[in-house]
Amino acid sequence: MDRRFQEIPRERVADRIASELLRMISSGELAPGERLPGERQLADMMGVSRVSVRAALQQLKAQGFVTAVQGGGTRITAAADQLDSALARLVRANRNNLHDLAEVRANLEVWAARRAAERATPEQLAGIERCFAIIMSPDRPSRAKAEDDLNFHLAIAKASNSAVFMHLMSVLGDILEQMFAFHRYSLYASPADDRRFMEQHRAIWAAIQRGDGDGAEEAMREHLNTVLSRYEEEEESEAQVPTAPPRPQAVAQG
Amino acid sequence: MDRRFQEIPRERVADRIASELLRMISSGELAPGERLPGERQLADMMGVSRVSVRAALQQLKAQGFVTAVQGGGTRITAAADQLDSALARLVRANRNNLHDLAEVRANLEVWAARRAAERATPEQLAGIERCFAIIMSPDRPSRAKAEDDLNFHLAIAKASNSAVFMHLMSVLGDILEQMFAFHRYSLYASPADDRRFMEQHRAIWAAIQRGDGDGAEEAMREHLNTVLSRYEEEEESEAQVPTAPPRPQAVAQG
DNA sequence: GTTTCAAAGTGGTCATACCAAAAGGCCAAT
DNA sequence: ATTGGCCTTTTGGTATGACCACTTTGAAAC
Repeated sequence: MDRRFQEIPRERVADRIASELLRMISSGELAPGERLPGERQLADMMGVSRVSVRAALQQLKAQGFVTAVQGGGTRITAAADQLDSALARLVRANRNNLHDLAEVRANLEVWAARRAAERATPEQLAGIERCFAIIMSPDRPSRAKAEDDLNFHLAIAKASNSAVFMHLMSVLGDILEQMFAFHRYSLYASPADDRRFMEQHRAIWAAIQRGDGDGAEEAMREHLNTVLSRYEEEEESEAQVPTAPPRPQAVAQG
Repeated sequence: MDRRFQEIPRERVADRIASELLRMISSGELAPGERLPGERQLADMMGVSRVSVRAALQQLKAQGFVTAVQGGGTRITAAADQLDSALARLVRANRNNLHDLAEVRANLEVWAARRAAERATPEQLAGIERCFAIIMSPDRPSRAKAEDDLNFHLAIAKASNSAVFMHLMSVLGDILEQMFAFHRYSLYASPADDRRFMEQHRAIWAAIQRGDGDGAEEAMREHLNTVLSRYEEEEESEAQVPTAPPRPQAVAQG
């Protein structure tokens, strides 16, 4: 036999099935939330054994594209959750570099503030203002402050008009807060910190409102430097991370 | 029968195995590159069937923690590549938002230029200078220009002293280049574009060399704006984006 | 119309066998 | 001692059939 040709290794069956299913999902042939055919039926359709179908589904499950429930069938995961789960895994796999992640996230947010100031639509500005009004109202329960704060930042991210960027920010922020117990410091923050944050938020919103990109960037940078320093305090007091790198640097200054 | 208790759904066997293996990997019990026991042996050790072991390995494979090769065994993926594969999947799942990704990547790179200007070590500066000398030498074959250019940008990213950030940049840039057929425009770029890029590179390096953060940021921003406009031209002319091939190679170490 | 509950359907696990490819040992040729 | 080819062993990949755990569903009972 002559095998000089066909140097490409034959594609594994399970991978072929996974690609086929993923193509259906991406092309919208299968809508999110929809239940796809049973494993036995799929195996019959594709002309392979159920083992291979299951192997393919294992991949898609692990990557967050589908969700299986014993006895209930396998459904397509919502599109937004796919990006989220991918990022969640990314962060889980690199939790030793938390500080780097926090720094990257802070940098992205600074950029978002500039873009929001320069290119936000009136509707998006109104959204930011709504969130701003909430965090400035004095009668909010302190346990809601963390969420209010996050919503304010998310509104700014939204005003950057980049879906990918917004998800990136949302998930990074979400996971970082979980890990650093962000809500804890937010709950027990001293009144001085509380006032400081309010001033910073006010400065950010003011700069965005008047379309001042430089000002928005600078205000956000200062705010996040404060937040980052809180992260570091939490990090030290938690003493959970074994390989905690002693990197006391904040975001670069403008 | 009374089932008031035990409301927690029993953990699936495959998930238990996957968690166990992942724990071994994360704790360093199994070193990267090391070959873990065969599936049959593993099944015997854990007291489950080979099918369950395979299901667990499917997960870990799909998430990029291990790499299996038929007949060769299953090995722990290098730590750096884990981040890469996670990001690659992230991008694959969102290829409809390519422009957003490109913009985010550009923003990160602008920030890296500032950090490099402000905080690079002498060794890192020397590395940037080496790459700069290469891209400025007139006798380089044009087919190597794309790689030289990438190395220059990577050297700057490295000088930002953030491992996560460097990987982020590297992978984003790598995938974007594949998708946009970056090398093509680079090969056939007009002499005018070529000169323009050289000037921009020179400006970036000059600013970094004199520690001018503002100047480095501005120079890199201008450069990437030019590159982004080329991306957009490619995007329009390409019409159809081919499937991204897998990335078999690792990234430069920091 | 509502509730009950058993059958059907679905994903999860098991055991066994065989296939395909790489690893490793062996031996002849150099 | 080294190299190259051959063959056995090992290891991952697929197939088949069966059974288990759970959910869905719809018909029967109220």
